[in-house]
Amino acid sequence: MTLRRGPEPSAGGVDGDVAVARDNDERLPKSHRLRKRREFLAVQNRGRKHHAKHLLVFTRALDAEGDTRDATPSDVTATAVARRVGFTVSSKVGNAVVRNRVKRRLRDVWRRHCGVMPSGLDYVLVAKRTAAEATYDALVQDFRDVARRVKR
RNA sequence: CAGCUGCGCCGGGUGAUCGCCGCCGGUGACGGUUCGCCGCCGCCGGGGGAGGAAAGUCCGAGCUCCAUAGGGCAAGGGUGCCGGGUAACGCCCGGUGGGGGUGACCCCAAGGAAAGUGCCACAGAGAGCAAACCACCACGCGUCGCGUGGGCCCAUCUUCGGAUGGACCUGCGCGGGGCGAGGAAAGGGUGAAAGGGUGCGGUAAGAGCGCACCGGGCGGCUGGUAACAGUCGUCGCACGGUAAACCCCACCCGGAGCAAGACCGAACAGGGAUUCGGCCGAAAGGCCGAGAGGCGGCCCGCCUUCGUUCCCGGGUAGCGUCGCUCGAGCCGCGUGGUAACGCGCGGCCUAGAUGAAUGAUCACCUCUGCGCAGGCGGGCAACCGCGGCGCGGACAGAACUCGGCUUACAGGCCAGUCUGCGAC
RNA sequence: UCGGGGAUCGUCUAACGGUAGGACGCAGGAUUCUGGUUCCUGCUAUUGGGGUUCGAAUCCCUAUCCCCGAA
Repeated sequence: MTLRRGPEPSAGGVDGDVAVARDNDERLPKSHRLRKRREFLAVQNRGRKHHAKHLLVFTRALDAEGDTRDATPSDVTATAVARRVGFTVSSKVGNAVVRNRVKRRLRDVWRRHCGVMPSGLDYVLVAKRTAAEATYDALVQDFRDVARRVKR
């Protein structure tokens, strides 16, 4: 089953040492996601912005945010988490069916390929209007392009 | 066979890998504990996880809070043939009337215009107690022409009786045109609409003026629960359209909405009440009345306050909790009803998220459309059957829950009926 | 998710149920050596589909799109 998943080993050739080394776990529980509007706004307003063909990626370092959230004591596990992510697909992209599909694909892309992104950051992935027509492979390619830019 | 109509139904399937959200069972660490357990973070196993429209938010309800929701009046809004169904409805079923279609069948916001008001542009004579342009008709007064009779005068001829011709006056008839005062509402013309329709009689010409049939009003009878239909009598016909114009009549409607609302609640910081009189009491205080305040129109009415160091909380954060899915529920059988639907019995539990799960990536199969290649079999051929490759297959995502309506939709299944053609 | 409001030339806006008007703009012409100004002429619209009415931008139903408000 692992040898059937084609794109993964080939991606490892590019920058797979980070991916394979850290994440063989492809799960995405709630503690690894952004859940509050305030968290989204913090990343989008004070973070850095990276463009791709179908995507817009905001990033923000976790410790920069630590001072605002150290009041909540329940985040012992959250600080241990390497990276958290949130997805934004607005009504410009399409109707509810299209938005949901785009969000699911993005979530799947993140699950399988989030190893290419540096850890210790919060991410917000915003879908552009063209993401509605993009195939899964195109989104993967886009994601890798952005990751290369984020690392710099 | 083709086309139409139409009661209903379905909305791809199987498998692999990796995931997401609840639920149930087991189990490990940590924290709390009233030692029952609870909270939190994990692990293992089991089982569940979008629609016919989940959509638009156009109606009707449940549920929750407000307390003007109790009564009356007013305002505003809605509905509008009749009967039934339903928790209710503007929905559904059956019927009536009207319209369309050869037909099966389809469509209709379908009460009232003799309660009142408004409007009916332009055109047209006239548009609302009707009107008189053209054309028609008899009458009166002029006028012109033709025909005809009488009177008188003149001329010519004369057998002296008269004859012929002309001018003037006058009577009658016919015809043309003018003016006046009328008749008539039939024809022309205008308009969306002109005060019943067709025919015959009648008349100066016409007209329900009279008659027959059709239409209409009123009344009775019959059938029907009713809308209404049929029929008889009567009235010559009065009553134009528009109420998705105001309006009248009948019936219905309190407002907001799960972001309703309830609970827990760190931190922070406070906020409100202060009228008069009477009675009881030693006092604290209690009661009554007025007043004041509140009451998203008004009245009746309802509620609050009436005290002095006491009373009351308000309200935000929260990976908060509940509301939150057992309900006018679904399935099957029987039964009543033309039907919508009702009743009885049995069985079942079937998503509950909250930056928001119910998927992502593939493989194979089924059905089908298009394109390519032109393979195999049958046939003289047109063509038929089987098969290969590629591309494509909709509208659309629960957000408190139901009942409807409306709109979107690839493809497919189908009871019945009708029309046309062919064969028997 | 819920509740309101709206849609008229390319743009901004008028219009009792009775010929859709104005301004800016655009095109053409005149004036000017050229351009601008000015003047004249013209083009261009009732969101789609039904219904009521003799007649609909207006009244009613329905769909589409846009805007606003409610933690």
